[in-house]
Amino acid sequence: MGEDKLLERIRQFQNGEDVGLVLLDDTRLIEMWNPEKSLVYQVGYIIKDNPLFKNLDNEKMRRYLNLLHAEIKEYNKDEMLHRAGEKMEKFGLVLYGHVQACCDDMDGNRVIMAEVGRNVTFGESIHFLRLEDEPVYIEATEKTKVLWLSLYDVLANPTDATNADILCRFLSILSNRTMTMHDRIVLLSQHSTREKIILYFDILRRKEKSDTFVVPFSREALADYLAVNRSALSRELSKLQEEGIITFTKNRFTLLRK
Amino acid sequence: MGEDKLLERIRQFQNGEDVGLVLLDDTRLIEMWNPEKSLVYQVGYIIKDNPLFKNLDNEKMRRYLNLLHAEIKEYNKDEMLHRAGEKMEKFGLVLYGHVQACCDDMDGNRVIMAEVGRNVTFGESIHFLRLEDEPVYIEATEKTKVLWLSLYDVLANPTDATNADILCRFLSILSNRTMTMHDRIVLLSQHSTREKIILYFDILRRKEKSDTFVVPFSREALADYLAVNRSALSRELSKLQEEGIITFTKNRFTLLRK
DNA sequence: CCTTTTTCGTTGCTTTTGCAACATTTATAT
DNA sequence: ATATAAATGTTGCAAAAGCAACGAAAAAGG
Repeated sequence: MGEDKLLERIRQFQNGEDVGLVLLDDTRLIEMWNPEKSLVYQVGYIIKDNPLFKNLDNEKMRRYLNLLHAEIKEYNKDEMLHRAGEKMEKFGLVLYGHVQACCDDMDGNRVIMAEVGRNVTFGESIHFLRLEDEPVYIEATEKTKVLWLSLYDVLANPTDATNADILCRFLSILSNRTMTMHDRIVLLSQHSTREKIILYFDILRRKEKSDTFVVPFSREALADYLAVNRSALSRELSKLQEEGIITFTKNRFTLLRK
Repeated sequence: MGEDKLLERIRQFQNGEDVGLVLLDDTRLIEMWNPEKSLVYQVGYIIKDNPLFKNLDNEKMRRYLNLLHAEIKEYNKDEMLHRAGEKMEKFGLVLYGHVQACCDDMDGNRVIMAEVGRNVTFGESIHFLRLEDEPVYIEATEKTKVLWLSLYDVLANPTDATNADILCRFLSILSNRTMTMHDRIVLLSQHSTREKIILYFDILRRKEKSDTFVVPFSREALADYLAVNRSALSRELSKLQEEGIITFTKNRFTLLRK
């Protein structure tokens, strides 16, 4: 395979297309996926930026993925990754696509616990605590590929140097998770629909480092995420646009001023 | 010291009174607090039930507290334990009393991130991640005693058997923390004041395993916690009482039916 | 014990939100 | 391409929540 085609594939992969790729070093592919091999090393390029795998050479990456019983699965839009009440044998890392972790409250309303995009993990706590009967279910909101990882072997022997390192990385993931949940609590603590919208857009702006960003929700899902009525959300978005505070077409929004 | 007086002291201590106590085994004191000793082993009885110290004999408890640089401080009502923007050199564990972790949002409204009672930790993530410039501040809402612990030495040598054990325990704390934050998100996702009240009371009922429970907030703080207007909260509480769904005097509430 | 301050409940009024129904646009399937 | 379904925007009306002001009750301070 020529150098050009190789780089083209990397580009495609970065754009979220599934090109059946494999462990990479910083600039190029070093190994193609071989379906004969039982272990799946498809996705080194992306996860090199994940706190769980940061600053690992390829040899170590291999070892880590082995220890974590890495396994890749692909899901279609609206497909369930995990059902309420089931045990989470592994936790997930989104390679491309988006998933939502939801649960239904007492009145049957859907609560979106988390919206998970590329290179972000989910289900760590439920996996770690080996919880069953949790009301959380997880579904793909578009075509999605997930790297599934198990911590159980690592936990069984935590004094091993590699395992200890993995645990520290996992700890760091969990700590960061509580920080994003903090943000979510502040968001939901806003009293008006308008304040929730503005704060959420501000979070997206900081995340994307741009005044223009794509909201990863349908209007209905966004309403659920902000815990407001869908039509009230639509009304407020229209008002905000009238007042020249935001503009949007489809899910691409721009924050003009605050 | 006689057996009876000993047990009386244990009872007092369990009731939240500060009687200058110390490392205990399951049924009795085994060592009184000696202010001459530099290390503070005042509180074995309570923290024996904390996931961080569960199932440790006294010798191990000593070692763990040493490794974590345990230190005890006492605070009066309304005293600040930690100011926004400061580094958290240690994370805390409430021995008795209550603290609140708060931050102010864009509009200057106070958001209560967490309400922390006896034998519950706080500030783990900010401590672990060594974050500075976090907007969270922590204050005591009554007379409170806190055990401060540092993870830094433990993290410096994670392959040591004891340290690895501590890390796993810490991991378990963090995992459980994300679960309680889940509950908080579901709570804040309720659309009406009434739904928020009922769900919160239901959470307290399950926690206390009793239809009667004490709400650890003033009315104003409870309104902040539920992200509703204070007078709207008062109005709704009165309505719920009229309708025979709850009764209350001061902060002691009873859930009569749902 | 009395005074001062804070907390809590109440109420009228205004604004916001929820709800439901419908129109319009966009996406999906055949 | 066309039909069908789904998502989104719009609007009137009813319900709920926010706001502000006030008085009663409770707590704090001397």
